[in-house]
Amino acid sequence: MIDIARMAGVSTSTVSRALSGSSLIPEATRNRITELARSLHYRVNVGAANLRKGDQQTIGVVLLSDSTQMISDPFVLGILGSLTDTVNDLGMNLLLTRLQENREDQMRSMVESGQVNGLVVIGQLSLHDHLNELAQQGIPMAVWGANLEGASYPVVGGDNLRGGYLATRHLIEKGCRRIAFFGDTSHPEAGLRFQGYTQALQEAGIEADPRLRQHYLFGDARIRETIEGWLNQHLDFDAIFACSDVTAISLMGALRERGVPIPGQVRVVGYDDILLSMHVHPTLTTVRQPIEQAGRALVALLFESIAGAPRRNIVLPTELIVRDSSL
Amino acid sequence: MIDIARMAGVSTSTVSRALSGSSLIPEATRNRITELARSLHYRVNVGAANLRKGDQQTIGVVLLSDSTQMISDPFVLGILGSLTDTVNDLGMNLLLTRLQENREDQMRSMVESGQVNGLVVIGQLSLHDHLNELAQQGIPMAVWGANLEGASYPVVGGDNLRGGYLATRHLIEKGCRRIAFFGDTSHPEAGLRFQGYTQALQEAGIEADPRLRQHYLFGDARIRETIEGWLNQHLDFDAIFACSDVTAISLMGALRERGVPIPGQVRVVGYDDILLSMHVHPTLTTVRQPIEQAGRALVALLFESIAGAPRRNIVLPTELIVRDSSL
DNA sequence: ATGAAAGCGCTAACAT
DNA sequence: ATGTTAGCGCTTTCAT
Repeated sequence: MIDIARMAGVSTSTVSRALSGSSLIPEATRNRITELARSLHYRVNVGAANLRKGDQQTIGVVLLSDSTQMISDPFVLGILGSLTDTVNDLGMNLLLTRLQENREDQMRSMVESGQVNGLVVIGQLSLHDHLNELAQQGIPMAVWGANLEGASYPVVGGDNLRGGYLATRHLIEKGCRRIAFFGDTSHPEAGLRFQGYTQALQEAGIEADPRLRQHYLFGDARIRETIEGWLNQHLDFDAIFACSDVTAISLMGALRERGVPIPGQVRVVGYDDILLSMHVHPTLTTVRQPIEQAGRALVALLFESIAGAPRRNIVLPTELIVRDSSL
Repeated sequence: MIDIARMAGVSTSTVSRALSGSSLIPEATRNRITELARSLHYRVNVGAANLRKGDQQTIGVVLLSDSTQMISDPFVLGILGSLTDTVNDLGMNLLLTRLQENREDQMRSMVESGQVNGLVVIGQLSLHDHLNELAQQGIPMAVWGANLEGASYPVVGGDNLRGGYLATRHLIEKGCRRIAFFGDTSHPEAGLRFQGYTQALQEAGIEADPRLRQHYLFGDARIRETIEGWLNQHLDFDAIFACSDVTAISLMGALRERGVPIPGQVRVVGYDDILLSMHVHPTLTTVRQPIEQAGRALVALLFESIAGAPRRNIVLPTELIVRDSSL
């Protein structure tokens, strides 16, 4: 910048003002300086400017994934894309991290070291308590996940309870009585979907069979074995509600391999509405979450958190997309 | 830091040294200071430190995706995950951006403004020339994509030519003669896969039927129509090689819907080996790319580029995974 | 409308 | 082994 100033025959103050578009500098000078800067491929050093301004213009995104698996769920990528666009549109930057095992302090560190203005955390896993602690200590953040009781951090999430309820009620309406549930209920979102499932069954006066609950972990490779075990035990079921489309599609594959007609003998409903859901055969009935809104909502809550506004949650509406797998 | 110094009764230099683990400071003092810092939740301001050191310790990742679609391809997320881990393991940060339309200068800007030490670019699209220009002007970078003739930027990519060749040869060995190709050949990687396809056909003395080439765009929703058009025209084909698993799975869905037996009447091979490929029915034969290595390779080449080492490429080996869809 | 000067928080000579 | 000092590149009072 000092070079530009010399070449333009002005002080660095003037250059700084011109480059940031201050109206104090007449347009003529401003243009001359801007032009000079461009011709020299000069850009203001963002780090230095931020240091001076005491603002990083950066938000940290922390991926809490139980394994490499989860990050490969198309759904996570959807949220990430929506976040990236939102943040970029605001002219801010996005620092991406995957939380390492037992390194929870990384999150606090990113904020306290002034790297980021706040955090967007994707997923909760078992870190609910830790997140609460961070929030109480004033770390600005917004979390994608389930609306848990007693959370003191702002949450954005789909309406998981309703999603589970809609899916299950739909299956009941189709005449299913023995509806299996596939989902890792230690995962808060899946837990709520399970509650919705239970609620729909109760409402219809159907007694839930605990043997039809499968604590399947996302991405687990043993779907096939499980289904075969069920069939071999003559554990009969006429429908499956799975907590992710990836799981649902895998289940359909396993069932078809065994020659079980879908939806003829077993109806299937998934969750997420990933791209492939409408392309597999049979096309998959599923619960859609509004991903595009997720990024904006998370950033909005994060800003409120940074501004010290009172905490609130955003529940994004959830929609049942009926396709062939449950007809 | 000045507070810590005062409280510890030493100068800021000592605190700085202690906190960065300098061996100049005796362990006793070092521990005392570290402890004090922790108790106060103090962290070194990374921005200020970087400004002083003249090094950002940050790499920029630029996603070049033709649409929202592409970023939802599980494969991209895989690379991103592998990159994140690699960068984090090195104690560096990762700044994520999605390149906006007509904002190619963003890339240069990230480096020239000192935000990042260099760029990892995912995808090439039609930006080959622009990337060349950047590289020639000394912007440090590494690109995931196809090994194009005359690239002056370092490239990491799968062996697309061989991948296309392996897939096609496999189908030929299974007795297929009329093998369709699905892929957007304006996309450099798909272009190479198409070359491999052509090469395998030639080698087997099979004449390629141009009507069997489908310039399908990743994520396009009209797969079903296309397939139906083919079947209705009695455009006969006994195999399909698709440039992504998402496409291949969609195609299988469309074919099954029409009652076409796979692999009985039509054999199918995909590309990427996404998680679902081994779970759909029939399980999908595909070409696997070693994603885990991608992140490390990209970062390695980027470092070489930063160090001013001569440009080189890394071609990651490609492997045919034979499953039921082509038996 | 512009410049001089201070200082954001830190590190690294240099000095002792 | 520790302190003093300068300065990374910028923005912003304050003064003119």
